[in-house]
Amino acid sequence: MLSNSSKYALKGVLYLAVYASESNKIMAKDIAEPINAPASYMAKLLQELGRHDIVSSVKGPNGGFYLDEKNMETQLIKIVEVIDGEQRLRSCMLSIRECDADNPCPLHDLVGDAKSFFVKNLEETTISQLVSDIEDGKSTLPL
Amino acid sequence: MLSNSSKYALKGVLYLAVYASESNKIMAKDIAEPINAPASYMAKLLQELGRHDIVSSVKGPNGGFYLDEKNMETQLIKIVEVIDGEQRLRSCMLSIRECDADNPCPLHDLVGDAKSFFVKNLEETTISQLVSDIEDGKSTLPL
DNA sequence: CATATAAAGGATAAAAATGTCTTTTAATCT
DNA sequence: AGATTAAAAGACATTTTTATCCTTTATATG
Repeated sequence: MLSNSSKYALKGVLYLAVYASESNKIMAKDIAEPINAPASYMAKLLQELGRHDIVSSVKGPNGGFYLDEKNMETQLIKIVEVIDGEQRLRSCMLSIRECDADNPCPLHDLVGDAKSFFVKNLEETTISQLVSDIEDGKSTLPL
Repeated sequence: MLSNSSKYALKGVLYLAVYASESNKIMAKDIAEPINAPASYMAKLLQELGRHDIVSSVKGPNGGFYLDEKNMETQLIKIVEVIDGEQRLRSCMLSIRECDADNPCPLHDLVGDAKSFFVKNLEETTISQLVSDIEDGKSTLPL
């Protein structure tokens, strides 16, 4: 459903959301390790996320990545779209261009609801909401 | 969600279900064309599906692919599993091994219902049911 | 039986995704 | 200012997925 890359990206951003702050920035390699992602690949993903204002970063000594208040309100779908592209999640299950409610492909009605629900949740949920869940003990951060 | 390969496979099997029969077998290249799949790649996929008793085939003149009565009752999930492997659809959204209802990852509750619903439908639906939909005008075959 | 036909199988190629490494740039600190 | 640190950027390597091609095997038909 999600590419490996966007999984790394989501985990990385979540890790930052929980453990980093402007006064406690975290380096790419220290984010990659707990997530089991290759360090330099993680760095590249964070770079891309930075270009799209999804994470914040500072170079040099005491530098690293963190999320500012605005970053914390990023919708999950944004992260997936930046890494996997806009189409991947939204395209027809059989990759048929003309597929829509009026002209449904054979899988459209079968899995369409599940997919819309899935996408809708990613659209509506922000990083900060997931952090609340973690802090409330409703879910656990990947380690 | 599904790989390109399993999309080709699903479309190919559906095409056979609608247009082929034991007395009217269809060659790989004639299946590939309407589906916009590369002919020899389609042939490979059909071969693999044949090994798993999902499609039937006969070599030689007047040969080709078709679905017998048993093939028609194949659950969609079988096709996806043969082509994409067992794990792809079922693994955790963040690829976390220990993720389950008791120890949910941050996305588990958010998208878990959508995913279970999605997988459940693929498990419960057979090729013949999709064909009924098509014949009833509820959906249209990819052309 | 000989020939033609079409799937099966295997080897190879191209493209995309994932992963690594090196150099450059910007920031901090002495 | 100079040295050091860490992200940014870009080049390169590997792996996986997708695609192509060629040979072999099975089947039908004259």
